[in-house]
Amino acid sequence: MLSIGNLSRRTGVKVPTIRYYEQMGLLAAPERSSGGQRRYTDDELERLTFIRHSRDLGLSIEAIRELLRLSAHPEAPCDDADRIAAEHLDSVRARIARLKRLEGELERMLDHCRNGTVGECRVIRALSDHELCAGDH
Amino acid sequence: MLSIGNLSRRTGVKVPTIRYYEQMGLLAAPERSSGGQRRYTDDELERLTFIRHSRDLGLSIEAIRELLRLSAHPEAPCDDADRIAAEHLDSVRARIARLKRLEGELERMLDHCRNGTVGECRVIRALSDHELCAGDH
DNA sequence: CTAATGTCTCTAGCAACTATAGCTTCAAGA
DNA sequence: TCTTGAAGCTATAGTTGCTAGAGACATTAG
Repeated sequence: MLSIGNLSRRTGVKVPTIRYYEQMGLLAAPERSSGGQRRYTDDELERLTFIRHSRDLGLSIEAIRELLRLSAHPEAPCDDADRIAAEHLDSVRARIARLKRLEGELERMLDHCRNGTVGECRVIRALSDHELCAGDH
Repeated sequence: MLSIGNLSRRTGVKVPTIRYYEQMGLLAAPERSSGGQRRYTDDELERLTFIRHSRDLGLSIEAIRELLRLSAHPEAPCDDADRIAAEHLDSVRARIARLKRLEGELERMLDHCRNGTVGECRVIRALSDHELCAGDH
């Protein structure tokens, strides 16, 4: 049986975050020691590893909740799990695309700045005046 | 003089958001009509446009606050403004890099899935088992 | 003048944690 | 066995950048 601190060290998830996941229903309320401290099994270690990894990939708590629900039924088809992952992939790609536009615009702003005064600064001007940007935001 | 609704339409910033910016100190408390409603000048329209554009580029409220402070001194050198933009550019690039790693891993997960059952699903397995990923997160 | 729309303040909610306070429990060494 | 310092407990509030709602008042078009 693992204390919450040991579980934290083994998974890389911070102690308050573990308690938060319990509150959010991603982890069931674990056993307690006679003094009332949480004690975890290896199953719970595995489950938290799954959660951690999913979070690292950027999945929402809600999506993870669903994936955990799905993985409780190993004989069911995995279409739903795939769909969740695929939707997330779409959103990751959309975010990349948006950030690349921003990257381009910031680069352009900085390139044009002659490092003079604020009054003639291209960075400041570009922020005030949308006409100066190529982007479509 | 613009009502808050007109200002909202002209800038694309929602009415509650304008009030929020006032609370956050990005916009000064504007004049009021005899009935107590906010009335904005064209200067304030311009300032809000600046804010809007900066937010679109992903700058934080804090960074915008500083840029606004800087732009009040047109004769000062613009190094600080450049630094803020450059730092932001760095963080945008870091986020892009991270998202690309995630994109790759999600793609790989989905590619390997044979669309069978949850029990043998590569997506679910990859989430449980870090060994299955190439990434370094 | 009236009805519809706009605006006001205040409060609470979102996601996903993180931090703090003030307490109790645990584990290891003397 | 006792002690002490680390670890754990609950509960609450703060973070960022808004968004939503309630209930009251202001403005404006017809």
